Amino acid sequence: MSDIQTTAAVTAETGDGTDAPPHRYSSVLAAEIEPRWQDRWEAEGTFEAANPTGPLAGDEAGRPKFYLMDMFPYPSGEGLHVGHPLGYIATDVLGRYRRMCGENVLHALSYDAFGLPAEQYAVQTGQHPRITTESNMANMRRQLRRLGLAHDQRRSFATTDPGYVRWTQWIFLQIFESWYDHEADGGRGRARPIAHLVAAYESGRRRTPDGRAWSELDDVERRRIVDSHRLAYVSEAPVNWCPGLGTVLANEEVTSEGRSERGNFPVFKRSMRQWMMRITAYADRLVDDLERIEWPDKVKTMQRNWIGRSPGATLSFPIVTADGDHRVLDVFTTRPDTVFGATFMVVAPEHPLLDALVAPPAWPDGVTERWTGGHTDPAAAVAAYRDAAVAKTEVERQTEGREKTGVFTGSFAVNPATGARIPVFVADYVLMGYGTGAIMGVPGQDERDWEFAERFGLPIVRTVQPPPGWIGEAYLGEGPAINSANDEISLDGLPVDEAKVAIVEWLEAKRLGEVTVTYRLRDWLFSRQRYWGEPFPIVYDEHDLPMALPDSMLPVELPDIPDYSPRTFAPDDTTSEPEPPLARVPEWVEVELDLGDGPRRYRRDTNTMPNWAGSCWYELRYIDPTNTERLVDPENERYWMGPPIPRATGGVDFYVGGVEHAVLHLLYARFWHKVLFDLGHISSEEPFHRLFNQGYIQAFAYTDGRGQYVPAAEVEEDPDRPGTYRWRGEPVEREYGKIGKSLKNVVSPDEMYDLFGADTLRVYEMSMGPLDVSRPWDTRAVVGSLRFLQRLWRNVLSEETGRPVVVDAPADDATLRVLHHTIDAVRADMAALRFNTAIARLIELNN
RNA sequence: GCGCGAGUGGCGGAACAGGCAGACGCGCACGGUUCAGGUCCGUGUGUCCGAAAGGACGUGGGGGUUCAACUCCCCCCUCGCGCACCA
Repeated sequence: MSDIQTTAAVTAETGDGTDAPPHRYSSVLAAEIEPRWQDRWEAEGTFEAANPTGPLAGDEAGRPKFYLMDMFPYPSGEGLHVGHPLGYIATDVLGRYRRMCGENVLHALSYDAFGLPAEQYAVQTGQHPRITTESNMANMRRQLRRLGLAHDQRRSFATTDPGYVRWTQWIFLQIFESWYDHEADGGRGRARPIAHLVAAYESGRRRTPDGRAWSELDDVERRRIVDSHRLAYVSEAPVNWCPGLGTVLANEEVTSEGRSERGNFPVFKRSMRQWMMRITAYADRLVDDLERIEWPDKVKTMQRNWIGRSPGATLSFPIVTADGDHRVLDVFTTRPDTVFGATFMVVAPEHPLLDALVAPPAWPDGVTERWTGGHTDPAAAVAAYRDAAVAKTEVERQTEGREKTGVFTGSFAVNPATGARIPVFVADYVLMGYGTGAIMGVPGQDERDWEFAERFGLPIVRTVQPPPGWIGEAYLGEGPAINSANDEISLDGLPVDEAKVAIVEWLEAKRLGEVTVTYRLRDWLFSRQRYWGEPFPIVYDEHDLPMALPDSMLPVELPDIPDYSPRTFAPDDTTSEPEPPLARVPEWVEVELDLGDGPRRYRRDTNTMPNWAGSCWYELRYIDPTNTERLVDPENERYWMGPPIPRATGGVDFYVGGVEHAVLHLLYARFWHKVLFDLGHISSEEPFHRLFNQGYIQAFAYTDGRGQYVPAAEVEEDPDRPGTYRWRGEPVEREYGKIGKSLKNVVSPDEMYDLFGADTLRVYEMSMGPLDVSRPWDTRAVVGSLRFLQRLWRNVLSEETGRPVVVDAPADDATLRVLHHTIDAVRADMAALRFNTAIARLIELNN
């Protein structure tokens, strides 16, 4: 008892044990029983899962398998609070149940240990991130061990382990050394080794961009061509620069308000040379395969929205520039059937053709002031509009509402269907980042275009017949085409679907249109200017072109440097250049290596990989955690990731985690998994076959009159005025939400172990409600679960002697009937993950 | 604005496929045990009327289907989440 300090203090205070029977179930008894069993499980390897082959091989691999996985934790300096283990307890309960049903269950837990918070914590404490990360992990391991999770300890790792980093870098190089062959697999496409591409160029099967023979190109020219096809590539492009964090970020890490997801700093678009991953090549498969996996509809919808696939057509509108050049203005539309109703065009302020369009020196006759914005000539009007638009941040463009603005460029285009001359405007409701950055304005069938047409007095022609009695404005629904005929083609009377096909065929024949698909998804920005991440296994030669390091040089380990803190800037500093910490170590950056043609000087890449890299493939490492020869043994991978019943994708059987990673980790991991599948390293097409989002445990927090948080544990409800709360006599305001140190409402599992024992905590968390629903934490209510375990204990053991009092089958028919009822109900509850009602059934049985 | 989800006692939640609403737990009340305390034991506990027996009402609001509705249908309200000028 003395080694559990808090217990001693608490029990002394509450008097537990002073006159209680000697063998009553209590926190003290739990503190004795629980570690004893945990030691035994560990010593006997009770929860070790058997692989079919390799060092972890065992006979149990002949059984049906069940691969169960949690989203792994980030080893934070604050340790765990009672909300963290909710999912881990649930998966543990499920895993134990499946094991009892005879299955070979793979369940382990690792640590996602690279990343910003660890680095920030290290900067705060002045200790190296490796040291703080290690000690944080040790603390979390201790907290989780006491929880009694049935994990295979041999399969636990951290993404920072050199043996893990080696494979993360290896996968990066696999992606770097690949290209996407869109022709493969019947047009679905597939990643192939880059050597196949080189061979295609060499043989002339594939033409070089400028048409010269491969043999005529010099080495650097060839490398540039090859590099432009890689799935991981360096490119100079507009990226999300976050001065407050001192690094660039992926689109997925920027909120819709244009701020960083972590830290909430402003983010600016700025052109920089960075590593990108060609996730867009997989857009179709990432969308289509959602139908083959069992995920919550909510998450599927979020991924579909993020990828944003729109089937449609690109149409070409002839224009004549002021120089007299005949050009075309391409637009993307999902409604080519409405082209007869296109009465104007709009280009984005950043559109490359805009300058060519504003050439007319003066406004055409009859142009109203509304169109000119009050400027004397088109050039001045457009310049003023563009400057204003560019100066606006994305936030401003949004918060300024939907009031349409724009000016006339002075130029006209020709509607390819009607032959009509239609004016071309510039307006910021058209975004350069989507489609072609230009649209045809069809007010009859588009609300935004309707609004614009009203504002600028443009003609409105309906080309779809609205239903009788339609009094609305733009009509977006189904209906027969009207007003849609010229000398060569008539769509009139056709439903939308058929009209689309007909008009695109007609335009295609005239080379003025083609079927296209547009996506919202952009390539994944993969480099960060941070210290605590995986270094890129890449060096640059004298041409500044990237070169892969050979396998024998992996892992590239982080150098120990005196100053690993990031160089951050004022949050609105848009001009400073990012400074990766690794660039401060010239002796590490400048290296002499023999990459096959003798020792030469190279320069290392000084970026590190984003935090997501480690979680992009950890589902594979659990399977074969010690393999140093290959990523994962194919036989083991087929066994664990393969389908227990025939199904297409394979993957982890059950994956549990919060919904917050719906378009981050879960999208990236699917992408890497598919690349590895394409390259033949694994047999499964998806990493996670079934996904379950658990809810969160939330808690009340209290603020005093000055808005400062006060310790929630010390707050009491006012007995005279229920619903109002006091802290040290002063009234405080209650709010409901997250658990966090800054909210002063953290309850740690350690406190619960001391007060009740880990099993009570487990029962309580599982009985609070359905797993997928968030619920408020209530320390006072935990005692109910302790009482249950106490009563159960008392039914089986004598509290006086500690000896069993029940030894065999139920005494009477009635009890037997209740027992079988309970078995049936609990079995059904377990299958449906209704742990709360399963516990209720067991309590009833015990009562 | 659009999409999805959810509204049941003082609180967390049950009710599987339309069939006794409120399982199970917290809290609360009373009683027991105890010098005392409650992380102990027992009984009770949806609301209202009633001493009780009993009665009336009751699953966000309004309507409908049905012998029967928390459950199905229509309209509305509130909350949460996601998306948001994506052509």
